[in-house]
Amino acid sequence: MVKGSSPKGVPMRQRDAQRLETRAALAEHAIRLFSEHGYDETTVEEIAAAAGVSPRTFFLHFPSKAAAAFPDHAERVERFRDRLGDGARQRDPIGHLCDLLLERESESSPSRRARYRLLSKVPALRDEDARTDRDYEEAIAHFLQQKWGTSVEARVRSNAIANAVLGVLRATLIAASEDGIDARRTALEILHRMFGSPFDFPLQSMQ
Amino acid sequence: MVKGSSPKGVPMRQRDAQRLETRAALAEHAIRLFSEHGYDETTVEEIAAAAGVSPRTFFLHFPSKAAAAFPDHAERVERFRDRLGDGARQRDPIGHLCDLLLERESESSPSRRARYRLLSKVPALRDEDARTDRDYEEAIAHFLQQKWGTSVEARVRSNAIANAVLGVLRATLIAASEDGIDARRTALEILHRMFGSPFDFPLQSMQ
DNA sequence: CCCAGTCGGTACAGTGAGTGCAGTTAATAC
DNA sequence: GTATTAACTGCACTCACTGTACCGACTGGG
Repeated sequence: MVKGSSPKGVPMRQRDAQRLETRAALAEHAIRLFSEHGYDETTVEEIAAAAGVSPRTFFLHFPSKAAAAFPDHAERVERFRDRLGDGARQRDPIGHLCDLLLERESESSPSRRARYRLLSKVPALRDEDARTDRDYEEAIAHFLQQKWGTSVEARVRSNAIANAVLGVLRATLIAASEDGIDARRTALEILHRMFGSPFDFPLQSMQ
Repeated sequence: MVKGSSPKGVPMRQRDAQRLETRAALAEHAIRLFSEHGYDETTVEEIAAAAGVSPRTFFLHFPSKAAAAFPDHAERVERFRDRLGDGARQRDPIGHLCDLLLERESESSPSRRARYRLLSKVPALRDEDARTDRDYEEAIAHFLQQKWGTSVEARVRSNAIANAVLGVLRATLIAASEDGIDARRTALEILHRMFGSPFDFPLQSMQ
């Protein structure tokens, strides 16, 4: 990674670069140690030592031990929200949503595979995952309400779909073998049929 | 409570009665203290002292501080599962499901109101609530799969509905004012329409 | 009625996550 | 060059949770 500039070419201050580097190192070693020795067997002290910083510093970067396994959560949610918004004007919101979700699941950086393997067997990390899903849930519900309005009915339906979609993806994650992506794709297709155009809400019960 | 016998009239050993009493006292004081002083401000030591037992005993009854706010979870899930199974042969599974869920939400023992108020504002307890919901999710998915079979499609749909229903109820819980029950009733009616008979799955896309 | 085993609870010592606070050092702003 | 900011450190502390050895009261069988 080039230290002198951000991905967008804007010059990055040295302090910011330092901070990102430390954060990345902490996350990387955390996931590695969780994978190699197990989550419960790894202490924050060990993670900090591996990253070459003091234990106190760990908690300046992550609010909890578990959060270090999801270092890029904030950006991912923001990007997801943005891309959801980009498709706000199209006629098949559910299809758009499913496409984005599939894309999100497909990105496989080296460390993401390790994280998936961890998620399927460490309860504490599954809890953290469920917690992070709330942000996606909110984003999805908000997106659908832009389409459908804020009546009680629209809100319930938006919420139901957001929970259904994320819940199904979480379930396929837990049962994840290496065909995880395929399983997720077919699951999303089923969900699309289930909630999608032939069943699109305002056409059926309003207007 | 009569100490010499269980609700079913079967004589109860003194030790068992003692255990239940301690457990109930711990849960009661936990919820009270959480309500009066706040969750974070209450220590396990204080709860144990209020219940007249040692701190170590608390953890012989509950696996975590948060779990003390859901003392009857296991029985409730079991009863829910049983009653779901009782209606296994009827034609409107979603209606049956919604009825049971509404019933579950309606039971209001004195301490349940206090718990609801807590749930709506203490993140740690909402997390615990979400965790307990997994048992219901499993029960619902299992119930629907008995109706619909275990094809991929059936499993995805079952899972989707389980997550949708519980997610919506959780959302109305967070926003809970005193009209909580009404909000939940209308939400369940909407969900029933959304997933229910006109849309009952095997009729539409299989057979 | 007694003896052995069981079980609810206690005492104590320990681990480890997470926090508050008072520094230190180096980059940055002016 | 000086003042400020911000990443990081060190330390002391709280508190959730665990392992272990133990006590004393109930319980079930002879």
